[in-house]
Amino acid sequence: MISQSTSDKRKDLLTAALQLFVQYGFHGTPTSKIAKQAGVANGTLFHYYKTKEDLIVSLYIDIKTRMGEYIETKVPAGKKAKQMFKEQFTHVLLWSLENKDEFYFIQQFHTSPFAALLSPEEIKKQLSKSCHQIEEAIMEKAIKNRDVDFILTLLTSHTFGLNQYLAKTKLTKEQQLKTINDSFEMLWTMIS
Amino acid sequence: MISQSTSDKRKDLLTAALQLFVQYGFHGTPTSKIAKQAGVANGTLFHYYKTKEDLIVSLYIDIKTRMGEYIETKVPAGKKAKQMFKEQFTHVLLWSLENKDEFYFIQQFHTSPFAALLSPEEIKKQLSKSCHQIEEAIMEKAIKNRDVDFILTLLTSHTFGLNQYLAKTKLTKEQQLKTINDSFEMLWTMIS
DNA sequence: TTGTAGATTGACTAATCACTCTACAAAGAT
DNA sequence: ATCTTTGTAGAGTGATTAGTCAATCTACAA
Repeated sequence: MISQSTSDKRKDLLTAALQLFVQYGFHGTPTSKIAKQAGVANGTLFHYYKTKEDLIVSLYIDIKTRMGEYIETKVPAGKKAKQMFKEQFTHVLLWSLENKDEFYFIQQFHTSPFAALLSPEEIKKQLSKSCHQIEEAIMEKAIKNRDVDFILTLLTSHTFGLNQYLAKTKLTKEQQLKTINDSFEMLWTMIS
Repeated sequence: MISQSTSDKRKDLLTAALQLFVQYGFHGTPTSKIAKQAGVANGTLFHYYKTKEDLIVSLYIDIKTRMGEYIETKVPAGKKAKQMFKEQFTHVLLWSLENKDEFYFIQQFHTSPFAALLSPEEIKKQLSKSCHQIEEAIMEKAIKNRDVDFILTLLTSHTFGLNQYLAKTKLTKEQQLKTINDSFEMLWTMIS
C-alpha cells in the first residue's frame, strides 16, 4: 500500500494504455492488449480500473496532473504578466516536445466523446488558474479587454498549433527555442 | 447511374454516419446503426462502401469538398492579401457555425489514426491553395517572412480555436460577426 | 500458526461487430 | 423476350471484446 519499488501495475497499465491509444486509438486498443503490454493478467486491469472508460479518463487526469506539476516547478509566480505568460507558454511547449505521446493523447481525448465524461469540477480545476491569470492581466491592462474565455481559447489554440508545427517539422533544439520565442512574441502582439 | 431524385442511399449513409460519429465516435458507432439510421439494409452499406474505413475516409473527403466549394463561391480571387484572407477566414467560420457537425467531425478525424489513411495527393490538394496564397502574401510583404507551414499552422489553429469558442458561447448573430471580425484583426496584427 | 484482506490470475461468457452470402428485384441492353 | 448488370435485403458467420468469476497467492497482523 505504501510504496511499490518493485512494481506499480497501476502505473504500468497507464503507460501501456497511453502508447497503444496513441497508436491505435481508443477503440482500436482492446483491454487485453493493454494488460499484455503492461505485463499483467487480463483481470488485473479491471481490478485497478472498473471499466475501460475509467482507465481512459484516469489516464487523461494523470497526464494533465503531471503536466501541471511540471509547469508549476518551472514557473515561479510573482512576475510581470508578460514574463509569466511567456515562461508558461515556453515550458508547456518544451514539455510537449519531451512528452509527445502524452500531448497527442490530450488532443485525441479532447475531440472524443470521452471528453464529456469529465466531471465539471475537474474541468473547473484545470481552467481556474489560467482564467485567474488572464483576469489579472486584463485588469493590469497588460492584455486586451475581452472575454476571458475568448483569450483563453486563443492562447490554447496557439499553443496546440505551435506544438503541431514543432512536432512535424524537424528542427534543432536551438531552432525550436527560437520558434517558440518568436511565436510567443507574435501571440503577445496579438493579445496586448 | 445518372441521378437519384427519389433516393440517394450513398448520401443518406454519409449523413447518418456523420451524425452518429459525432455523437458516439468512430468505433462507438456500429455499421448496423448507420445503415438503420439511413434507412437501408446492413448489406447495402457494404455495397456502397467496401469497408467502414472506406466510409469514414469518404465522409471526410466529402465534407472537405463541400466546404471548399462553399468558400470558393463566397470568396472571389484578385483582391488584396488582407481582404482575401479576411473573407476566407470569415466564411470558413460562418460555414463552421452552419455546419457544426461537419466541422467537429473534421477535427475528430484529424486527431485519429484514420488521418494516416489519407493519400498524400489528397493532403497536398487540400493544402496547396492555402500555401500558395501565403507565399504570395509573404512576397508582397503583406505578412511576416516565416516558413509557410508555420504561418499556415497559426492560421489554422486560430480558426479552429475561434470556432470552438463560438460553438460553446451563446452569442447573437451580430455578436458572432463582431467576434469574428475582431478575431481576424488580432490575427492579422500577429502575422503582418 | 492462523486468519484475513487485498492482489493476481486466466479461463470463460454474453454480447457485439464488421463483413459475407444468397436470393431476389429493377432496369436496361441486345 | 432474355441476358446482364446493378441495387437491395437481411439472415448468417467467425472473430473479437469488455467484463466476470472462482481459485490461488501474498503479506502481515493477531
